[in-house]
Amino acid sequence: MAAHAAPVHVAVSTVIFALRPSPVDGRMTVWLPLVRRIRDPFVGMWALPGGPLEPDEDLAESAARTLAETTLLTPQYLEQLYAFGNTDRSPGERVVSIVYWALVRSDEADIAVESENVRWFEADSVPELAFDHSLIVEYALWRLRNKLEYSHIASAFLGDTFTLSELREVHEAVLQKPLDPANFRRQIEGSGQVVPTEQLRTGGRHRPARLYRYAATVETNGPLGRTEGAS
Amino acid sequence: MAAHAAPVHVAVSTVIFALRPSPVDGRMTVWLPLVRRIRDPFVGMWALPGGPLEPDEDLAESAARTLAETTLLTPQYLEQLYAFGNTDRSPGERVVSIVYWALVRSDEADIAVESENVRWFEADSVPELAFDHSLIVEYALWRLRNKLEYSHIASAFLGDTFTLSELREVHEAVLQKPLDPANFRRQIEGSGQVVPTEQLRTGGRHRPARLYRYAATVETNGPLGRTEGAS
DNA sequence: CCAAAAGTGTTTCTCATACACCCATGC
DNA sequence: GCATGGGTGTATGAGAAACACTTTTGG
Repeated sequence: MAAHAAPVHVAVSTVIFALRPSPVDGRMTVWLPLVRRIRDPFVGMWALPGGPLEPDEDLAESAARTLAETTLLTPQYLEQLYAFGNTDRSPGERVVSIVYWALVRSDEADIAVESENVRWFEADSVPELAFDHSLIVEYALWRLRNKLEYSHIASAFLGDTFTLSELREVHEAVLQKPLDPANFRRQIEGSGQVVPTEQLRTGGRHRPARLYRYAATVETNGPLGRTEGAS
Repeated sequence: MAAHAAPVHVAVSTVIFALRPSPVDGRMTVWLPLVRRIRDPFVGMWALPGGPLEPDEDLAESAARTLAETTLLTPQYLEQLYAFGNTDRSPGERVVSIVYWALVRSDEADIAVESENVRWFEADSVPELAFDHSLIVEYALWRLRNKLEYSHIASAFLGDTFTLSELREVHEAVLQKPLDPANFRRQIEGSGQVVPTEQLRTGGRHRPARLYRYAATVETNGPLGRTEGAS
């Protein structure tokens, strides 16, 4: 209706998850990169990577762009999390943030740069964040753990082929509890989410493990179809 | 960064669901109200109720407001569906739409007004809609059917107390398939979602049925907590 | 009494869990 | 050989589905 400057700004932020070994016991845990704010409000505090939505880019494009800018990575999985738009969530201005969550491969995440203003944190011990970003991270973690149990996103943390042990390790890291190897195998094989290849992975001081790869992607978001990810 | 007029507009739309008897066979089916567009683009076509986000209202508030404006009802259940923001979804301007979905009580929906520019449609036979609203309705229906199976939103279609037959009728209407009364009873009673009252509903030419009411609301959206609804 | 829906009991099947056990490799 | 993880077999129990059966009302 009003033709003058709209007072509502649109931003896109992304919660980026990767698995990395914990510094304490070496077991794999969930990590995410945060950026330090260099402007008010909340200058100096850690926050989710993101920025204003450009007029000529789609929402998911914007999420992938800021993801690449902060980590130099491309996501294996990218899905919209939620739109946060309460009037009081940013002091002094009205910002609606469309938040995405992404999974990146663990081997690539090792290459990801850190700097004075970009640092990876263990998901269980993120500091108090700017805006409502602490709540957002908590919600994204909840979604990740939830979706892992009825979807096949775990493979997004791994390479093209992987052993069932590696896949199980992903589940254990995300869910933070040990899983029975025998039952896990049956569950996964029975679900048809992965298919065995001809190759084996040798090198451990034990019997070689068969390598698997993703089956054709299964629709999991209904009419919205497949969410973006590696082609 | 730029201080001049932001070219990205924010709107809030709502998919409103109610159950009404089908005109063909009288069985309950899912319905939703649509409004006729009185402006370009897509003038004359049917679209979801909604409008621009006001600077001083929260997202859910905006959804509830447009819901009240078009149907004169208050939602029993209101939850964010998705944010749609592709660059090409509205010709000539850039609009990001935060879409909510709502459930209203069937007895109240009967009172809801219709007019030249507001009409209720059966969910299975909505016409081609303006913008990407056809896709949005399809997705909202998918979410409704999905969520019905692991949540207790069905009671939002009913009054404060209801019989298990009425609750089953809701499930059957939404899922479009008959359910075994005996097993349905056990499932619902075992879930703890409802509690029996002392009252019975008489009047049918058969044994009176016990009335139930909602149990204390269970968290189903994780850290985001309870979604808005009747207090 | 009969029709119809309320409500209970029981059988069967599927699937998750727990755990015993064999297989194949490095050292 | 022996330690280690890969992989198979199997008993048990919980819960879903199918369906027979009893109960209580209106007519």
